[in-house]
Amino acid sequence: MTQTPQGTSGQALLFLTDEQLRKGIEAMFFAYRGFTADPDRILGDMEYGRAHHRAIHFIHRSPGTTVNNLLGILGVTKQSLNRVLRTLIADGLVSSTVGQRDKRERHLHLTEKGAALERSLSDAQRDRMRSAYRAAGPVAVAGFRQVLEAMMDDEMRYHYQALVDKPDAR
Amino acid sequence: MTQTPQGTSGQALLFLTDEQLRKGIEAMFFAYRGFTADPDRILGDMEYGRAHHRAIHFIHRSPGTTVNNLLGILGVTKQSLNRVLRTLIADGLVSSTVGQRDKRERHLHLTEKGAALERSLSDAQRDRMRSAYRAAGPVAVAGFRQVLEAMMDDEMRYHYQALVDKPDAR
DNA sequence: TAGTCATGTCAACAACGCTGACGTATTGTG
DNA sequence: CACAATACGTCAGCGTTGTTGACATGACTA
Repeated sequence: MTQTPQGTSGQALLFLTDEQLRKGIEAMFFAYRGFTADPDRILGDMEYGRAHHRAIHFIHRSPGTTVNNLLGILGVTKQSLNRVLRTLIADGLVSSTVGQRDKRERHLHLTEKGAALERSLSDAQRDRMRSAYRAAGPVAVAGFRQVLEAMMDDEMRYHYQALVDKPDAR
Repeated sequence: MTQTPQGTSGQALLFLTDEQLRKGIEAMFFAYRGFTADPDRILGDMEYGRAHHRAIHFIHRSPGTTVNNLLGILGVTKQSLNRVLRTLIADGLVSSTVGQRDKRERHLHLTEKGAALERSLSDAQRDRMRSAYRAAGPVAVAGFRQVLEAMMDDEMRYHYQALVDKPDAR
C-alpha cells in the first residue's frame, strides 16, 4: 500500500518502507521459532506443551495469582486454561488453594516439582536470550524492547507493564 | 542461574541481568500476540488459519518456490504443509506448476485471488508494524532487528538472510 | 538398472485454541 | 432476605496445526 516515502521531507524515513517492515515481520517469525525452540524441546519429551510452559511461567512470576488473572494474562478461554491447569495440578506441579478473603477464588502456586520444571524451562530460554542480548549489545536491547512494547495490543501492554513494574520473583 | 553481574568489570552489564532477560522474554510473548492478532482476525472469518497465512506470505515473497524450499523456510513436516497447500490450491489461491528443468519439482505461485488475500493480510500486519516502528524510531528499530536475528536458530537465520538479501517482490 | 529425490497421500494422534451450556459456591446489592 | 453477579469447574464437540509412520509415483542420476 504505502510506497517508499521519498519527498516526505528530505528526512530519513526510510525505516518505514514496506520492505523494511517486511523484514521486521519476517524477523519476528523466524526469531519466535528460536524463542520457543529450547523449552519446546524439553517439553516434547513429556506430556506437556507450550501452553503448560506459559501457565507455569506466569504462576512463577505471580505466585498466588487467581485463575481469572491468569486468564487475562494468557488471553485464552477458561476452558483452554482449565485443561492445562487440571493436568498441572493433578501431576503435582501446581497447587490451588481457596482464597482467604474471597472463597470463590483459587490461588495458584508452584510446588517444588513445578518450580524445578520452571527453572529448567526458563534457564534454557534465558540462555538463548542472553546470547542474543550479548551479541546485540545494550543499545540494541533497549530498541528491541521499545519496538516490542509498541507492537502489543493495549490489553496485553497493560498486563506486561504490571509484570515489568514488579520485583522479580526470583 | 546467573545472578546480577556486579564485580564483572565495573562495566554496565546490567542489561544481562536475569530480570532484564525475563522482561525480554515476556515482551516477546505479549508482542507476538499483537503481531499475529490482525491477520488472525481476518482469517478467523474464513476456513483458513495462521499456517495458511505463512504459506501465502512466503509464496508471495518467493514466487515459483518449490515445495521443498518452502518446507525449509516454514520448518514443518511435508504432511503439515501439504494439508495447507492442498486447500489453497483447491480454492484457487495458489497455483502449482511442474518444473521445467526438474519435472519432480512443483513451482508455487499466488493467483490473483491469492495475491488479493495476501495484500489484505500483510496490509493489516504492516500497519501495526509501521505504528510500532514509528513510535520507537529508527535507532530502536535497528536494535530490534539485531536482537531478533541473534535469537534465531542457525537454520532459520540462513533462510531469513536469503530472504532479506533479496529485492522485494512487490 | 538401481538408487535417490521431490512430491503427494492415508491414517492416526496430540496439543491447544474455540463455542455453548450447565452447575456450584460465594459474594455483593437493591 | 432475595436475587444478580462473580469465580471457578466441567462436559461435549469442533477446528487448526503440528507430529510419526508408511506407502506410491514419477523423475533424475550415478
